[in-house]
Amino acid sequence: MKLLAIDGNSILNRAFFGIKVLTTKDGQYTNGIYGFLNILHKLEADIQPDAVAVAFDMKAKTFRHEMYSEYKGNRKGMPEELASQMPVLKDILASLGYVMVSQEGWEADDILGTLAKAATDNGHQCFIATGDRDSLQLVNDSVNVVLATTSMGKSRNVLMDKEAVREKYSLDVSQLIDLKALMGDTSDNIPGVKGVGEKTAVSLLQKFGTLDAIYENIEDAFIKKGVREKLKNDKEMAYLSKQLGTISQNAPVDTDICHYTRQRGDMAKAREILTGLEMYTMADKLCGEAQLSFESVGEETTLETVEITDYSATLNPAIIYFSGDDAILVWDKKVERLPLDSLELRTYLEDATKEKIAYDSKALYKFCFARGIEPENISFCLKLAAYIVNPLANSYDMDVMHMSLSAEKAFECVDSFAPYAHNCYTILKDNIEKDNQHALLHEIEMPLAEVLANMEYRGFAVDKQGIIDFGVKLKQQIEKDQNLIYDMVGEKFNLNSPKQLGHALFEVLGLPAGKKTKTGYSTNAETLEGLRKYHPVIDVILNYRTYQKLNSTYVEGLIDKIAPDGRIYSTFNQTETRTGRISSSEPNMQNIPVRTELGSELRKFFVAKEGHTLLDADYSQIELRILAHISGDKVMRDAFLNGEDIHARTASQVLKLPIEMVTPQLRSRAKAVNFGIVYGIGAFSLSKDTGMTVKEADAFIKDYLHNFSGVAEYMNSITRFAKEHGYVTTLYNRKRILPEINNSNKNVQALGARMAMNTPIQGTSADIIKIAMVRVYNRLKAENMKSQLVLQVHDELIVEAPFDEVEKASRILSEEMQNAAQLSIPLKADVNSGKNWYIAKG
DNA sequence: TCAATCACG
DNA sequence: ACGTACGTGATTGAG
Repeated sequence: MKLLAIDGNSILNRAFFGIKVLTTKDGQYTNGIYGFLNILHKLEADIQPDAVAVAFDMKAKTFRHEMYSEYKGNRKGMPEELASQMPVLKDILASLGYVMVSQEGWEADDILGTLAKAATDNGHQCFIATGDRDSLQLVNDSVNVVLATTSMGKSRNVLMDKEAVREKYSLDVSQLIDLKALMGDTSDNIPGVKGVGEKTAVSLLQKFGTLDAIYENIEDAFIKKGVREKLKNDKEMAYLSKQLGTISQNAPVDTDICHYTRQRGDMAKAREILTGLEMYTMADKLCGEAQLSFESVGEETTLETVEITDYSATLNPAIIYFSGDDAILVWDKKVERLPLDSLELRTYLEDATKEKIAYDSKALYKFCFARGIEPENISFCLKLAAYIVNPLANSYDMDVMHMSLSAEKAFECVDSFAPYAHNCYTILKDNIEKDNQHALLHEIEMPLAEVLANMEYRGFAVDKQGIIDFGVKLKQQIEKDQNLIYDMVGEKFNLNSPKQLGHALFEVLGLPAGKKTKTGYSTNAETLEGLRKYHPVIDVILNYRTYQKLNSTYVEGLIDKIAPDGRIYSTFNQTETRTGRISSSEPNMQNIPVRTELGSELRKFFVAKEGHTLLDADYSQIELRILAHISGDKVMRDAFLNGEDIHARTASQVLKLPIEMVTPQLRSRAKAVNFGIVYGIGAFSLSKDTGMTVKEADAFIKDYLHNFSGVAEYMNSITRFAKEHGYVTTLYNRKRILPEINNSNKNVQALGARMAMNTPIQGTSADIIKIAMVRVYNRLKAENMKSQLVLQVHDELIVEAPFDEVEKASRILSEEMQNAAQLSIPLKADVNSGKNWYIAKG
């Protein structure tokens, strides 16, 4: 039999806070009751239980662990608006024939725990409905938790079984109590170990398994010094928290599941109360002849399988959504879950006659690569479409996405997955067509998703031992500098703390402080640079910083990310940046050091695999070329058409000097100005960058804009456009809305203007290299080559090529990059090669 | 979780 | 008088 056990207090609470204020005309609050009954109704429809128990806390509350009750003592009281609904709700439930259970001295979750245990022991199935994640500790093979969550004002029920818990927390159910013992829970006044959060707690439990085991191995090197101290300090707290966090399973309540089957009740009375609360449709739904909960059971139903009213046109393609361990095919009327390794899923994906809509096409491709599946007819990607429609969104999760899209379109929000997906599809498709972004989606982003998936799948080979050895050298240097600094300052402190360093420099040594940051002294490299002449320790600190950064981020950070096969598998995020660039994370492969000699050493450890060579192709001045194209500035265009050194030419033009007279210093100033122009220049920052005075910088900029009048005109007109329309676009119709541009704050407005100037340039550059990537990928594939794209760094592509393909692949890279776009000036790309990235970079 | 710092284009 | 160039991600310490 199936028992549905409901945490009445928790669900009422969720319902109350999840639904906007709702009252009858004479002011009686009803939102909690309304929400509760809705959730109850939906739960019964989904689960089809044989019995339902609704547990409530007793009014006079005492606590499980009397002597420690101060920890639970200041729990937020129930607001009067909610408390007044409680007795009415109980009346309704009783009239409807539900059996309620509560027990003096026991909380609702203890009662649930007891019922769950009894159900397990007697071979029944139990579904616990609550909004409290605590109850997840009760999950086992026969106990599931249905979590009522409220996100963005809408309620959703999520079924949590053992696997779902494991996926969510990366821990086994049996470890959840220990997790809480470590990290605590402020809402429940469980202290936990001070300073230990979820991350630390999870990693400790993954390593050692249990709280006991952690303390048994407290001296293990895995535990960092700071954490070890915290653990030792709060050992008692941890065990106390464990006690507090454990749900009892021995409350003195009726555990005979048969006693919780729905009773006859008094439907007339229920109807009367509901009508009094002005819930007419609810009354029809709950008190009608149809008695859902008594209908036959046994049919396999899942929570996600829902009948929907007709929110969108009937669709042939299903939307494919990956969730942990299965793929969900969302059809127009129902949801079908296919195990990831099922033959049905493979067959479906490879069937070219079946059109498919992906929720996340990159994930889909990656999944397929790993299994040798060749997916056909992927016609749309919700995530990419949503990103194109609005690259500013913080999340492209289905529910959030649906929320913001349907708000615009005045769609009714509904409480299940299938209509979400289809509403999103309809709206997104419409938006994309309306804004002429069809090609951007279908010819750039979607094909790119396959390329990125392939790059993620291939990874980048590294020389692990080389990195380790490099790290040893760094650590020696770090140790040496550290001691030197302590000697010179005269005391020891944490060098990695800007606060402590500031204290040492400006109070112990009394160096002249330029007070800077919100929290205290600034100690960044620029500030320290200015202090070099006052004290020899500054140079050592700067060195220390360099080594420390190199070691922590690029040696230790990277070593952690090397897979057993000796490759690094980064993630390329396609919906992250506001300009259309991709980003790279875990690890970030787009910020590997190159600007300093020492840092660039690291690139020697990024290698081609056996029998292969790395090809590195980068665009030359792509952003300035795009600027020249978009602005139509004649001087700049001619410079590129004549193949001149653009920075030297800029200096020569602005300073009215023959190009031969341009010194390296003048050229470098001009280069900084060119960068500044692309960013939306300011005299202050330019002066900082070049060492000019603000006045000189200002004059330089004025001269520049005078000489490059086309650029000046472009900057004016794009800012005007942004102010008028509220957005800017790239050459390929990528759109960025600029809420800042008409902000009442002048500084924010200025920021908006700079974004308006920069985004079309940076964004068009991103578009173009994406096109190049797709073309390179397709050519390598079409010509049956083994060469693979492995990395993109904004204006640079890296290919791992077998020796015998080097020439051909180089040619393909160069051709496809230069021909990716036809601008009024040619694009230029240089290709170099070598056994590692250091050499291949040229 | 935020701020500071610093790595890249 | 005030703040001060565009776009990212990782690590560290501190509240």
